[in-house]
Amino acid sequence: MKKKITLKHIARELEVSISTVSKALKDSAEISKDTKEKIQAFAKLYNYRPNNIALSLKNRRTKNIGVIIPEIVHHFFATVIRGIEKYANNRGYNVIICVSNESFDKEVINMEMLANGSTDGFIMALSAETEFKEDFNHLREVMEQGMPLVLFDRVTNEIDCDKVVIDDREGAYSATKKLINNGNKRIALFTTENFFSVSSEREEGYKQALLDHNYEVSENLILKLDYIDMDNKPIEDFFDREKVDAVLCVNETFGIRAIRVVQEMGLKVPEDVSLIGFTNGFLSKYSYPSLTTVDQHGGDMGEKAAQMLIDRLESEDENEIYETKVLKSTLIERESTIN
Amino acid sequence: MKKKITLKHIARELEVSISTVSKALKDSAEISKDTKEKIQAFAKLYNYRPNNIALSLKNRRTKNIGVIIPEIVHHFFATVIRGIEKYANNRGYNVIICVSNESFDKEVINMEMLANGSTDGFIMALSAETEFKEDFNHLREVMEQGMPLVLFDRVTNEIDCDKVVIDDREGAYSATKKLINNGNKRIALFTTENFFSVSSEREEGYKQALLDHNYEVSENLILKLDYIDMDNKPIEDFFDREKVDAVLCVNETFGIRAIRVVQEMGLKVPEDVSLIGFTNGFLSKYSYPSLTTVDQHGGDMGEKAAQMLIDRLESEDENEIYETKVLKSTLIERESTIN
DNA sequence: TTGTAGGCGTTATCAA
DNA sequence: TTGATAACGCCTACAA
Repeated sequence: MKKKITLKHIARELEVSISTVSKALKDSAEISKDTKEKIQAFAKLYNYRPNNIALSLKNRRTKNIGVIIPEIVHHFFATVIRGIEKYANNRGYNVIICVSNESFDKEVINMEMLANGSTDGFIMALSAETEFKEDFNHLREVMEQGMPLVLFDRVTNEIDCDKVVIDDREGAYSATKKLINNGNKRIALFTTENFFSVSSEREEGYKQALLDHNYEVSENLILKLDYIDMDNKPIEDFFDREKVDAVLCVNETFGIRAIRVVQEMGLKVPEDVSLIGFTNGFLSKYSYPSLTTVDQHGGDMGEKAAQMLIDRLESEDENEIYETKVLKSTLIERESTIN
Repeated sequence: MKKKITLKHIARELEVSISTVSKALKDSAEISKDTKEKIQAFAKLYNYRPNNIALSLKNRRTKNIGVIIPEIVHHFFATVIRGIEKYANNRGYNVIICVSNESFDKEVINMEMLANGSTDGFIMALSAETEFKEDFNHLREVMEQGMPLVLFDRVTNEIDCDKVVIDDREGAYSATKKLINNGNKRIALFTTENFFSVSSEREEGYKQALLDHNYEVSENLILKLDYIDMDNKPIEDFFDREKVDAVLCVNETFGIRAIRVVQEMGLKVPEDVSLIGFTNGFLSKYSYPSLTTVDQHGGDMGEKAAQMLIDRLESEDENEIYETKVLKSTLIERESTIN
């Protein structure tokens, strides 16, 4: 196997010095035309490429962006990554993706690994366990080492850094209002444990909409589901217990599972029960009936996060004023609600 | 902002030499207990971590695995990555993921970028465009530079390297046989353009099953759908044109879209039309009715690919005999077929 | 016009 | 027991 060729090889082969080669390949005016041509031809022939590692060591920058997401099998995060890629590639940055798998330990390990010279900065959404433990020391350490951090979607007030979120509260508010306007009387909320920042925001929006329209807010109508466990029993029990004609779900899978349970009980969506979810993914689009959802615009979120990070990386002055960008969400109406 | 601390800082601070620090932190026997304790305590206090970049430069290895996938919003690829992560992390490797977005150019750029010192080897599935163009020079170059490559799922015979695939032909064969045994008479195939290696394999299996059971193979029953375009018109036209009672689809979305179209025509799944897809993802599980699918065991595939790559990275002798591992697929029976 | 030297952070070898 | 030095690949200020 051919080994990678370096400046040194070229220099030895052509009997010039390494710096001559280096300069020639940069088309420096210092080097004579003859020498340059000779060196450039040779380099091309042997397919010379500068070693990124050496450059990183020298320049103290990698031109890599580290992205840590809780879960890869998830439409929303996938679209965010797409947005990041799109923007970052344009500005000459490479995107390195790692998955925390909702685990605090894995998140810390990934971060330390990437922070040790693999990336210039981070874009991340917190893992479930991190939000639960409220332990953010790994984020602080990274920032103290001078690596900028942009949090998206799953954020925390404990850390002062750039953030991109959607108006979760407003999204839930509009969705609930839509159900109210459709004439639904008893509107439930299917959510996760509220250590998820997004879930508690959405719960607020749901409650506020009910209050503003003189609906009663009842904890009995709020069902907290496990984010890992896929068992539908709690949902079935809920529908047995509570007579509701609409449900707002804080994510896509809850919505789809609710559709399923409703149908299995012999009821119809949306005639008997209207449903709205969050995250406008394939599931929502291709379920039957298709699911009305709050679109979180993952792509835009990714682009914005990448922009904030790169701007900070490339700005001269270390300004300590951080920004939180709030993107608008959009209600995508489909078959699971009455039009 | 605190800068990252290096051996040099510690050495200067403690008035010892850099090499003493280096050795002390490795708990070398050469260094006195006193000095070691002092240095280790100091390093811990300032949270010293060796710089990976420098290590990579020195060791000529990064302990990173580059993974290039065509598409991130895709359940199958996501599960493969999970498998790779799981195995690789166990063996001390970091996983770097890049997305080609089905584009040849992006695949080449990603590869060159990662090959320039960011990774020790590659695991990848070819982009649609690469399979179409049949241009594999970037793969050859990387291999010539001594970086091992493991292809999975979307592979090519043009490149001699380790590969992991499922028995696509056998999977399609079994699925078709299932439909035949259920008494279906006119069985269609919804596939992509056949430059996709997996699609043509699956088509072979479908045809073989028909032949083996004295069914007629008709090109009229084979519908080729665009892999990007989500328009259902061709599917509707097909059902208008051809009277079929079963369809084998080469992926999950085709299956789901087919369910949708069938239902919109007022027909029932599986009573009027039975359906089987490939890829056992959320869509299959949560569609209504749920979709019978051929499970490709993405997780196992990822683990196997990672194992093959790391074994090759760590083996002393450069053996040039490459292996193609074929994993068994499994038919997951759900509601879209008669049981 | 070309070459030398030093440095980025680390480790291994050898000298003190 | 500790330290100096060279090397990994690259770049650049400066010397020749």
